[in-house]
Amino acid sequence: MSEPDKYLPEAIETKWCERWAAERTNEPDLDRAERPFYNLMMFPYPSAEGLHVGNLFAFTGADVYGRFKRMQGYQVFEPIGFDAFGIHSENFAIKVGVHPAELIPRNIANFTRQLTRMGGMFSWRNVLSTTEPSYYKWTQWVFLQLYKQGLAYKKHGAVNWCPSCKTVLSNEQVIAGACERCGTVVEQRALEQWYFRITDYAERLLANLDDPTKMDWSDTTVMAQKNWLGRSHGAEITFRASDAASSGITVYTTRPDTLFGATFLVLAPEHPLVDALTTGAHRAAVEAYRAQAAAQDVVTRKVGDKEKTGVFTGSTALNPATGGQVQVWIADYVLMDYGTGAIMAVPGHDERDFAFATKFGLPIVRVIAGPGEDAGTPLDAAHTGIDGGGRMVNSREFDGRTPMDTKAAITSWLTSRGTGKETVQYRLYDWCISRQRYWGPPIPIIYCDDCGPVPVPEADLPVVLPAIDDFRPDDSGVSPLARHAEWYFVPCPTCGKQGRRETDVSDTFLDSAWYFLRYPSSELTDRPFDLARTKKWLPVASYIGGNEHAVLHLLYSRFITMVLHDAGMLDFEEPFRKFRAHGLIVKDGAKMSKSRGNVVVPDQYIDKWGADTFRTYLMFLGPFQEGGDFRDAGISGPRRFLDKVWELVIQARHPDSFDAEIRREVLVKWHQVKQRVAEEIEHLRYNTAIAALMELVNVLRDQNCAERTLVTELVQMTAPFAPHFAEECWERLGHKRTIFDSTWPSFDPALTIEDTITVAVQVNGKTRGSVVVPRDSTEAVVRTAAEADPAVAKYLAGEIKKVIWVPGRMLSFVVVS
RNA sequence: GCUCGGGUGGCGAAAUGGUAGACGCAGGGGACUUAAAAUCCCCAGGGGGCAACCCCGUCCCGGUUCGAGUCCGGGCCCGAGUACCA
Repeated sequence: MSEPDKYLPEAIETKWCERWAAERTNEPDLDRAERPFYNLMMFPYPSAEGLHVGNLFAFTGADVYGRFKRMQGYQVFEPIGFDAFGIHSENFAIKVGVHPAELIPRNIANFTRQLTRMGGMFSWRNVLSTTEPSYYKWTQWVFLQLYKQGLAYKKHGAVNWCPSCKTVLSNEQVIAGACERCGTVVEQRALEQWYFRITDYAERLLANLDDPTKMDWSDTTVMAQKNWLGRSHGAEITFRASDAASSGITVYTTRPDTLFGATFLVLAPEHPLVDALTTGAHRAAVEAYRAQAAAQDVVTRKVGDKEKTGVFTGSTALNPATGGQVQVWIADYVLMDYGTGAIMAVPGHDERDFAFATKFGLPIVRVIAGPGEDAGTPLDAAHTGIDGGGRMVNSREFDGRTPMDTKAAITSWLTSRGTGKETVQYRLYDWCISRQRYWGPPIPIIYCDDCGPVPVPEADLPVVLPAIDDFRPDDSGVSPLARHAEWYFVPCPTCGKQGRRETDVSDTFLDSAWYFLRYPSSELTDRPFDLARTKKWLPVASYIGGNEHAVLHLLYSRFITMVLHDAGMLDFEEPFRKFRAHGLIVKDGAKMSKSRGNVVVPDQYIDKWGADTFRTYLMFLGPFQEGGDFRDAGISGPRRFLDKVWELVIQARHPDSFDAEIRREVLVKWHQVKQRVAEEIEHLRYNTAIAALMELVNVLRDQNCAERTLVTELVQMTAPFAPHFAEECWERLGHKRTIFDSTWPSFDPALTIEDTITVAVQVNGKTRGSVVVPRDSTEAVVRTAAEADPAVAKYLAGEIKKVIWVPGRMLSFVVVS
């Protein structure tokens, strides 16, 4: 028996998924759209487990926004794709013994099913996967553009190496210095790696973050990027070596003010001057220390809070301020890839230097004295911080000045003497993009004995990743691709002699650093992105994603966009006009992951409650930008809400006379809710938007008011959250075209104002009552009413010293008894 | 350690410096039912009082204000990011 008036989520959702697909409802005309709105969300990595609740939360939140924008009259392009290359897929494939080329399509099919089922407004015509040759052809092309501009280069870089698995490991695969798979202690190996010169762009990447005409981003994300770029302001200072034969040692410091307290120098073990500085008696110890530092894995070397180690080189240098001799040491706490790879150690005012000096018995000099201290007060710990109210001591003519002043003064003093200069440093380092792995786009370079490295001509792209069965990494230190002679040997594009292909593949982050450029042009095979379409749709109007990508993905995308902009291919240099980070959905206080065994799969909930209820529930849980712990406890609430809306739709009727039938109170509530819901959705405060809709529904039911216009607009406002449901209601209300091409309900500001207002009355700051008065009542009217209220009057016994009137809200008496 | 969030009923959460707890879940009481489910109505921060009402209450301590969950200073706890960056 069928019940046509019953809300049956499953049937409705299936019906509308099919209809949207058949009628291409979600595919905007990319060439002719007049009010384009590019609504982007971070494309997923298609794992074998499928979408989890956290993914669904993120996608739903972005989808709600896209649907809302569409109803505001924009042509919304909401594409989706799959970030399917990379070490995750490869490792999983190795583990289960199935080739990634077989595994990934299977996972993508499952993801596609889930994404369709959740009711995302995805333009499936433009779907892409980074593993398709038609996509990575252009990833390789992007590499070549950087290469052409001299922004891609090769140098030796340290990688983690597992001597047991005989393979390169990513930093995430090294747990406490050991291989995550076999537990063997990981070593450092120097391999030739490809790098992108992102450091050239550090300044622009930083400056644009503060330019509201280019970027409107979540504060948390901006902050994370700034920290990552790590701009610091200081000076390079050259210490002359005591031995006239050797040249000076240049250090970088952010604290030139403490120069008088610099009692020794420390060089990174890899520093090129170490050889020249090492004297005979110390050579053996220095060599041993350097060897030991070189053997450490990349992760442990950089992890802080370690016992300090180091050795003396035997040389000394001259402190340019004091003229005194200072010893030159090497230690692994100084990193070659930051600053100049050498520091002046100021143990009195730097914790690390203090620990080092204490351990090795080096002198500690105080140069800043805080309140109640003087030049002779002993230091039992480093006194860091430049603006703690301290004054300079033991610093000759600078004594008595503030460290802040002194920093500038010493810098210019050094500059005038030619022994130093003001500099700016960034913590950012160049992006290592090569991977000695299989599952990625081959880097399009051919090595020729005569011509050197030659880029693959763009006409020859893509360099197809060959389908090989033995894709496991081996102990050679090079990619498995090197074992395939038929692929490896290739004629040199320049001279035609036999050359060899680059066997490294590129980093997954390169795949995702430009995908948003590809979406609008994804069906075009002869260009990476069409100029006209790019001009129409980009930069991205709204990008929503997780803050775990606040740094790498978002920074790399900005960098690639800037490079293409500089090459004259894009007319914007920031790809994402607006970025909002959604919150993280955790389970039992921890991020969902298979290893923790706390992954919540959405399918069971959709089976039981329907996608619309589940979407609404996820958005109602709490603030979208905060996330939270997933529980399914309250899911019946949103379902009951949809049931109530459904009932109103079934009962919807035409009034004889609109104003006569609907009481003023309902009308005001209705307009208030329309105003509020639009505002809340615009700011991604979905939980309160839904709460407002629930209030409206409750009022309509209490007043037994199923007026047709009103119910229709209510349905429209639920549409972003419960799209299938809303379509069905919309159709039942007699509409033919999709609800998402209808216009978002507008409100009348005049009708959001109530006839009467409730004014709180306080006496000496404590609320003692309230009065209900006409909307525009003056202070005098309210005061008279308040004084007549016995609940208030009894507190007004003394002298009324003052009355504070907050129009329309509150009246406060200040009484002295 | 540093940077950024956050601490409000039994629970998820609301609250331009102006009646704290909207909305929802769970709970209690009632209606309908042979019964249950579903649905509907009512109650619901804690304490006191027959009641009208009163007192206390947003992590802790202090401050600004007629008035502080909200602003300022100090502290505690939780979460995220980052990590020897000189």
